[in-house]
Amino acid sequence: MHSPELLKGTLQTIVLKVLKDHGRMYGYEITQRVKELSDDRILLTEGALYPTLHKLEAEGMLRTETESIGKRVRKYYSLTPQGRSLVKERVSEFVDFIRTMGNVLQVELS
Amino acid sequence: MHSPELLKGTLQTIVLKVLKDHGRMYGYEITQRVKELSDDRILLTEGALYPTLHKLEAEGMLRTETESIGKRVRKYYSLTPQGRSLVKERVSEFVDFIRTMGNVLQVELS
DNA sequence: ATTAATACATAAGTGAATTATGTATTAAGA
DNA sequence: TCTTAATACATAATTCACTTATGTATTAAT
Repeated sequence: MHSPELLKGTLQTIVLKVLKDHGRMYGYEITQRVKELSDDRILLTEGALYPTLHKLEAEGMLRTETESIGKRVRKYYSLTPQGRSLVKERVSEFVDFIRTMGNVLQVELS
Repeated sequence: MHSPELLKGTLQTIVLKVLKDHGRMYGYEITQRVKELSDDRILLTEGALYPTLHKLEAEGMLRTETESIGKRVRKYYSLTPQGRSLVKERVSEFVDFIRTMGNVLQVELS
């Protein structure tokens, strides 16, 4: 894990982009996918993830379908058209931020 | 300005690295340098900067010399040897974070 | 003269996160 | 078979790095 401070403000971006790349996913699946993609460096906590999903849904960025797997319930999330726009915005915002930080810190990224 | 959320957790890194690259600087000068390097995208607020400088000084990462310019007082900060180690750590931590985010978001940084 | 820029400092408030807690099902291991 | 770990959701309490607001004072610009 990195200093978790750096992660602040990136949660929505991560969730949205992973949903865009992978399609329909449920909450727990998102945490696992991010853990995998980040090589165990980013571990999303439930206390942050679920409220974020609820918020994005309330804002019309995500829609949900509930599915029953045996007796267990899963809530699948997917992007709405609005959500699709938001991903682009958030990702390019992040890339721009990184570019700026590269200038300020005088480091080569990648 | 970017979404200021992304900036969270980067303040110490920015201050330390700018001090490393430019040497001895005073607070206001740091804000101006960062503003310049970031092409007006990162505007450090005093309410964040000064407490951070005080904290880093208290931890032995920075030392200060006070200088009088006319009737005005400037507090110059510079890195201690400990501070010099911390810069390296913070910057490589940041670079590592960016690399991870690149993987998660599937974007090319640079 | 008045305003903007320079230069410091600190207290109050915010908000996105962590931590803690709760419920429940399913799989694994002793 | 019993217990623990993993799966799967949810929300309340707390934290803490930041923003906003406020304060003092000097110097430059209009």
